[in-house]
Amino acid sequence: MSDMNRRSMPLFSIGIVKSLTALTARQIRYYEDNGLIFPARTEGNQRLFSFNDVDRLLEIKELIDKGINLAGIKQMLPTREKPAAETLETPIEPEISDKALRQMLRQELMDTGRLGKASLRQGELSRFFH
Amino acid sequence: MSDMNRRSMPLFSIGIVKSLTALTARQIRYYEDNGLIFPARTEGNQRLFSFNDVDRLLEIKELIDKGINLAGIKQMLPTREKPAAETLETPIEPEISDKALRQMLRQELMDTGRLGKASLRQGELSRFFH
DNA sequence: AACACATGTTAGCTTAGTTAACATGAATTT
DNA sequence: AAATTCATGTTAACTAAGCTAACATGTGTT
Repeated sequence: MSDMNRRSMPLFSIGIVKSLTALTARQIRYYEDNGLIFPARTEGNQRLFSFNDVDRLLEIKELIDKGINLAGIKQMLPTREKPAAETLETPIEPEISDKALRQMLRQELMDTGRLGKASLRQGELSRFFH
Repeated sequence: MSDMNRRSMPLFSIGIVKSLTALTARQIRYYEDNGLIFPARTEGNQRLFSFNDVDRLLEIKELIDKGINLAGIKQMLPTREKPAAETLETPIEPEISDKALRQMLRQELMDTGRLGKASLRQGELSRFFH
């Protein structure tokens, strides 16, 4: 019953995640090697991160900054993402039209950005634009 | 006064956008060639799409499905993204600590997924996992 | 029949991401 | 103090993903 939603959808390449977190690729991969994070993979084996993953990396970063080592962080951050499994439990999914799926997805995306939070000031996110 | 927010942040590679929209890369590039969409670019010239861009592509897709041609679509969809410019109007940005920026960004990301919408059922999004 | 439109396909090239190995400075252990 | 471990940097060799440009094609238009 994988509760799939937009927070766990693998969307971001490692390059984007580097920008979003200000971590190096080396760090991100190392955290994965050490079981702190479990990004999905593309067919070609490239990492694909979800919002949850990015969020988790930011938490890791904060704890690192506080001087906590990876073992400690691993304790503190409960494994929200399962390290392995599923792949097997794939019940026959009910069909849905592509159009309906598009509509749902579009709605999801629309929601993502509706909240009236103060927008980041110009210049501060310049690292995201090359 | 670019009102920069998470909806206009360039985050997605064309591969992801293909999955999200069920358009082909050829189609997406063609729509760009014809002035319907203006994705950002990485340093290395690869396209990077924002939520706004994805949303716009879904709108384009719907209109295409209705038999409207690109010229018509171009009329109907107001150019929300400016085809060029800015780059010049870059006032000296006030400083902000990296940590504060992280915190803000993290908050933005946290919000993205807070709404209690029904989650998509398993299997329907399987194309997003390879 | 000729043309335009929207998309497919292919080729050649560049950018981005992969693992694995070795390097290193700061802590920790022996 | 020497050896070890931790977290990260750097590099090399390779693969995947993305780029533009060119040519192909089916459908619709003039």
